[in-house]
Amino acid sequence: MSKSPVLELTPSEAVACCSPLTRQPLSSSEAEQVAPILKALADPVRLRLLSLIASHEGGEACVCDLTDAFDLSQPTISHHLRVLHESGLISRDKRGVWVFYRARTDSLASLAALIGSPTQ
Amino acid sequence: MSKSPVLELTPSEAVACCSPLTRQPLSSSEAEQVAPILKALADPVRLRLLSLIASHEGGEACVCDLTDAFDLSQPTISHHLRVLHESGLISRDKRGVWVFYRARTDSLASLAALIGSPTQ
DNA sequence: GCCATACATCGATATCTGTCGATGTCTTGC
DNA sequence: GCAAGACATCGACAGATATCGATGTATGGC
Repeated sequence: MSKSPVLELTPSEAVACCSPLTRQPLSSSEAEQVAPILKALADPVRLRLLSLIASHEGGEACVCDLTDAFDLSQPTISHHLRVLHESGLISRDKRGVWVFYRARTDSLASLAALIGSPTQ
Repeated sequence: MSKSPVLELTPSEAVACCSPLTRQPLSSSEAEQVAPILKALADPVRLRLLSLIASHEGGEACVCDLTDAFDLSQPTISHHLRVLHESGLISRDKRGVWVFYRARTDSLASLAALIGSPTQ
């Protein structure tokens, strides 16, 4: 009972439902949906990873491109990428021996819209 | 050496310096500045607190307005408000026996701008 | 001055999380 | 098929954090 056949929605896709933070009180369940995504972002290593991936040539980067930028072990980088991926902030694409990650700008935009309501 | 006489900047005010995540790689020190602010937001209770405060009548709320909305002790609510305040996401204003908190929409806007670069 | 009320701080504790080395899995080239 | 390389998973452990009850501090009313 790990994989349900119904609509698969990453956490950050589900965020698009919520109206901006400052508009009306976030419900308890909405807050529990949003918090894990922010938690995924709320780490200096993951922030840099996401930024590196997004600003990398072609908008994507393989793990080997990323590990060099940090003084951290490969499993640790892999762990952080997993957290970002599970929260829906980056997408995975395995091509041959390499795995390419890409920032999901739609998710980031939804998150931004939720936090900083446009002049309201 | 706890309080310096120079310009006092809350963490979230300092964020305004950084260019959007996806624009160029975040530096290590920038990431270490931003992460704590996101970490302050990345909790379901604090998300609801901030949302409650921001959408409350007059844009502000006292602690007594907030504690009732949660099944948590008063010290716990006080702790979360402290975290939000220290990260610069809400402001404090003591009036008589009450302490009023207000969402700092400028900080939220900066954070949003950093995460979701406007169509770029 | 004293008491009630609103809020903050403290100390303790259980849980979560970032990190590592070791190991597993999969793909490619020979 | 086998060895090498790219990446993921596992188990362990140290440090961070959410929560509580108890207690401290400040304000206002009597």
